[in-house]
Amino acid sequence: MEKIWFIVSMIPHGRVSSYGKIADLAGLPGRARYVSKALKSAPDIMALPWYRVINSQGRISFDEHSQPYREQMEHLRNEGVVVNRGKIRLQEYEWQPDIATLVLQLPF
DNA sequence: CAGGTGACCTTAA
DNA sequence: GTTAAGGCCACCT
Repeated sequence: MEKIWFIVSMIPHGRVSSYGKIADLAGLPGRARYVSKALKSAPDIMALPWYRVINSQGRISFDEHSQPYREQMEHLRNEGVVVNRGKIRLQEYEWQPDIATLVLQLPF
């Protein structure tokens, strides 16, 4: 799970990524659910920009009437990310990682 | 062993 | 633009 946490920590301020993309980057294609699990069990969630991870449809994956949902939306808006009707335009905010640079920073 | 459950994804309507 | 179904996998009953 360290790998997941590390990659999530690399998402820049004001950008977002998806569970599936993070899984791919971690070399675990098809394991989006594992990413959500990794976030849920992060030892120090406050140290991670967990709120920059959304689903592939550009939506926050918590129930829209829940507290976590409002919290995530607030964090994103604080970073300048526009959330319209619970949706985020991936075309504008999706993180485009430079794979080469990312690999060089991997602590494993 | 047989279901059920998720902070999910892709595809096909 | 939507939604629904099937796929997915680690865990828990």
